[in-house]
Amino acid sequence: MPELPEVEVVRRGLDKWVRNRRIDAVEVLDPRSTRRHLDGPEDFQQTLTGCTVASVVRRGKFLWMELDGLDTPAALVAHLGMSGQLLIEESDAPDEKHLKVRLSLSDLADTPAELRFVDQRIFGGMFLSPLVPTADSKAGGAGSISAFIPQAASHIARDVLDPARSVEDLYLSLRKKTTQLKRAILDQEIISGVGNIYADEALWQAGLLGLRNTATIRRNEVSRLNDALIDVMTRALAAGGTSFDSLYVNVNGASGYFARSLNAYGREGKPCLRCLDNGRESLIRRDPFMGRSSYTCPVCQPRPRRQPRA
DNA sequence: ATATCTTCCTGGGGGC
DNA sequence: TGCCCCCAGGAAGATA
Repeated sequence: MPELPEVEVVRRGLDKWVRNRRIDAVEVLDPRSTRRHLDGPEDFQQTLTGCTVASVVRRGKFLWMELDGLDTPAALVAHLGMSGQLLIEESDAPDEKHLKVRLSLSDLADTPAELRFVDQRIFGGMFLSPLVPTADSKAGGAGSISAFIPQAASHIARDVLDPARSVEDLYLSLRKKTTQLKRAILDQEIISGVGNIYADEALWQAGLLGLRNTATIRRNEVSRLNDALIDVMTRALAAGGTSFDSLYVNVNGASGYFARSLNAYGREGKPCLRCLDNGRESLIRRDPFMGRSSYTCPVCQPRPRRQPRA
C-alpha cells in the first residue's frame, strides 16, 4: 500500500522519535512478520536487543534503521508491504488487533516507549540484514545519508526523489526492456518507490499511456514522465501521503491528505479535470491491470494509433 | 536471460 | 443476517 511518499513520512517520524534510542526488549507476536529473518524470531529478538538506532534510511519503499552495538554492521529493515504500519505508542496503549512486533525503547522524557509494527495482511515485515556498500556509487537514496544498504535491498534501484539519479539512466533502462511502460515503472529494479497510485498519477500528468511499449519510448516522453513522477511524489510528501482509510498512517497514527489531490487513481467515471479545464469532457476509465486496476483519461492518454497494414 | 504469473494474507464492500 | 465473490498502496519466487 504505502509508496515512496508514505514510507518517507514514516521514515521522518522514526528519525524524530527513535534515532539514538536503545532497543531494550523485542517481542515477536507473529513469526510470519519476521519470516525474512532467516535465523528465526528468537535470533531476531536476541540480536536486536541492546542495539541502538543510529539513523533511519530509506530507498524506494524499503526503510531501515542502521544499528550500533553489533559485531558486524547490519540494519533493521522494515517493509510495510500493503498494510504495514510503524507506530510510536505508550506502553500502556492497548495492543492493536494486528500487532506483530513490539520494540521497547530506552526511556526518554515525554516520549512514548514503544515502536510497534502492525500489519493486517502480513505482506510486510521486519528483519535484520547485513549492511553492504551501495553498488551504484556515492550516497544512498533520498532520505538517506548512508553509503551503505542492506543486502536484502541492494537490488533496488535509486528512487524517484534520489538526487543522484538521472533521466538519461531512466531512458536507457526503459529502452533496454520490452514491456509495457507502467509495468516498467512499477519495477523496483528500474526506478524505485513507485506503486499503483503514483504510477497512474504520473502517467496521467505526463499524458502517457501505461500500455505503451518501453522499447519505443522517446527521450522527451521519458523526460515528461520523470518530471511528473518527481512532481507528484513531492506534492504527496508535502501532504503527508495518501490515505484512503486507516491502513496508512504516520508513526503517530495520523492520515495524509493527498487523496483529495489525485487526478486519476480511483476516479473511475469522474471527469478528467485537465479536460474540464480545456473545455472538453471525458471520463476517467478503469481497466484491469496485473490483477489490479489502471485509471486513465482516454483523451489525455490516447491509445497509440493502430499501425496500418502494409 | 527476460518477462509474466502465482502466491503470501486479512478484511471491507457489494450483490443476492 | 449471511455467504460468496471481488477488490486492495507489494514484491519474492516460480514458471514460461
